Amino acid sequence: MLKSHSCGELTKEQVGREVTLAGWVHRRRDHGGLVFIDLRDREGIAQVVFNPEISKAAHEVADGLRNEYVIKVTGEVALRPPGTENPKLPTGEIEVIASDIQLLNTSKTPPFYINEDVEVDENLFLKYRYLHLRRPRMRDNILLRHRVEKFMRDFLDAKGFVDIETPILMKSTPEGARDYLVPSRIHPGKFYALPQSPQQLKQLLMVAGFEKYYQIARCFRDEDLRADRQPEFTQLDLEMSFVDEEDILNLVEELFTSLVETVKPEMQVLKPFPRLSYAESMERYGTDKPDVRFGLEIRDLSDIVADSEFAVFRSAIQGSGKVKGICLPGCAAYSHKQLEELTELARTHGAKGLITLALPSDDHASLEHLTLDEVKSVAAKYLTIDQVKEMVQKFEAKPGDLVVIVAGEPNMANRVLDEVRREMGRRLNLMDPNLLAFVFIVGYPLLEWNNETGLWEPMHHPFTAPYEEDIPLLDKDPSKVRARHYDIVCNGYELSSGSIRIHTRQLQEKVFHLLGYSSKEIEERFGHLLEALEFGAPPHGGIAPGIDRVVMLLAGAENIREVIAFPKNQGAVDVMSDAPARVSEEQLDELHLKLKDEALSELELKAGP
RNA sequence: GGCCCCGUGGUGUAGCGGUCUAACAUGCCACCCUGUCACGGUGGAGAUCGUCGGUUCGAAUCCGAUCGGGGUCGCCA
Repeated sequence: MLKSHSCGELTKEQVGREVTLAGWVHRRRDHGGLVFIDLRDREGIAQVVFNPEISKAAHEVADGLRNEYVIKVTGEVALRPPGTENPKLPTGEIEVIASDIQLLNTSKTPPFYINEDVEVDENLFLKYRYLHLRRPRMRDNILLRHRVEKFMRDFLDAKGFVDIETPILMKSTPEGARDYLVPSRIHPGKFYALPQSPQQLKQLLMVAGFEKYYQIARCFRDEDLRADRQPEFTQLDLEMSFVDEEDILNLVEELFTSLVETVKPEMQVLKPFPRLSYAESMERYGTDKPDVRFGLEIRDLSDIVADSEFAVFRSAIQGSGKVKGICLPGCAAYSHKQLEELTELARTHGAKGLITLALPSDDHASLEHLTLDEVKSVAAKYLTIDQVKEMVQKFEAKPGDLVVIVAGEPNMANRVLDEVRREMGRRLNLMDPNLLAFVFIVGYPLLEWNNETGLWEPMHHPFTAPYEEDIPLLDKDPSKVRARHYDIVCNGYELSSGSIRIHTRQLQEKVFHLLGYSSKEIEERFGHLLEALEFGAPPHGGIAPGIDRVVMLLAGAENIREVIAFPKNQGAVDVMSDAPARVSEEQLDELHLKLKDEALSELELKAGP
């Protein structure tokens, strides 16, 4: 090693000892006579002092140092002179008095600050990702990710799980997300697909008798990107035999709580994880991935205003819609502009408008004696005082609150109120950044009716087992069949999905048929799985937490690109290497591929003049 | 594909019809400085305002198109 210690590990312990450090020049403070260098390596920062009276030669070299130069320094660790300690730096009590320095490499001036946390155009970050990763915050994110994955491996190993790799080149199983495809050279016209998840393989590993499997698995989905979605992402994939829902839920609850206690002890977790049914989550939060760190819960007001004179409410309800709302504490004084902003937010998510009721904020006014002219709302003249009072009661509203109401199609109303709720959670500072509010969502329906295709679709995937007692309903009323499925949600993010799987051929085939597959299709796509189920497949189930999102939440990051070493931008482009890129004619030939004219002209267009 | 936001020296911002021959901070270069830690001081270089077109006597500024980026809806079994 070129170094005896790392910069960050130095403490008073080493005072008097000669050490050799190596790292990057984080900052230079040149006092003419004295030169201070903040030397940075992976573990932290240490101050190195160059004094011409100690070493003239070293001081001269230090004079020419610039940010990000790579140096090796030898010197004695010394206590800083009294009064010059730096409490902001973990190593701030000591410094290294340089007696020798070696310049290992120079550096061009970086295109952005490494030693300051200033936001920069993200494409620039991505182009010079290796420099972005040098920033202490990014470095910490990646180190945190390492600790998270290490913890998961250790935890599951201790529980008897076996780490088994599954192939990246596999068979395309249509439905679900779009596959990334890999053309075969050896088999003209045939393609491998990259796994969207190792779903079928982990089930086959249960058939194989491994009983407890896990893998930190890369998954690929060719869909549009989002702040929490990348074309390739990582799951902690796990599967167990001879279990029911409780076994899996207890396992992951313990996994997550001890994970947070170990790698991020300053964050709090709700214990035990609350459980919400899908229906309840939709009812109270308007979404199946609620942020339960704060209230502002949605209430259904349809009953209260069913006979209302107000056309907006009445027509919504008559058209099998709903009237739902939330109560915003202390927001009655919102300005016209602020209300307009909320209305605009509602409109962009499909609402025709937003009805607001501002309750009087006079401290002495009790809402029991509320009168209609005290309520500021365009709807006030169409409502009775009793209706308003019922609403107040339903929300447990206080003087000065603002009730926000959406009327219309139930899914739209839920979606809009979910948006408004989260936006107001942010504005009212109700989201505790140090709280991880994990919640289990259970009781999903097994199937959803797709109006466009006229087919039943699996709510999650076709391998999810129905409740035993609901199996007869598969023939009578598929919409009523409940799935043995569970989601884990945290702070508004879906972290994982899992289920108890179907483990008999008979039931699996029945579900496939219900989904509209022909026997031929079933055989082609799932023949190997169905056959496996005939060879003594044990009851089994599993779950697959998304590691990128877990680390993002633990890191307090806004998007998963912050916790992935080399992510792609929203156009799925690797800006650093410029992938995807053209390949040579020869490569295409070998793969028996020919580009379509439209692809070629697109390439011409982008190549530009 | 739809909608919203953004594009001005290396970086981050200001400027939003004429006084912009584009400002500020930081970075960069040179010199000075022996206790700084976002060191300090003096001086200097550096942008035809994403691109194209239009309106106008005059455009960084207004309009249109286009490209690029971010967010989001669709999509993500």
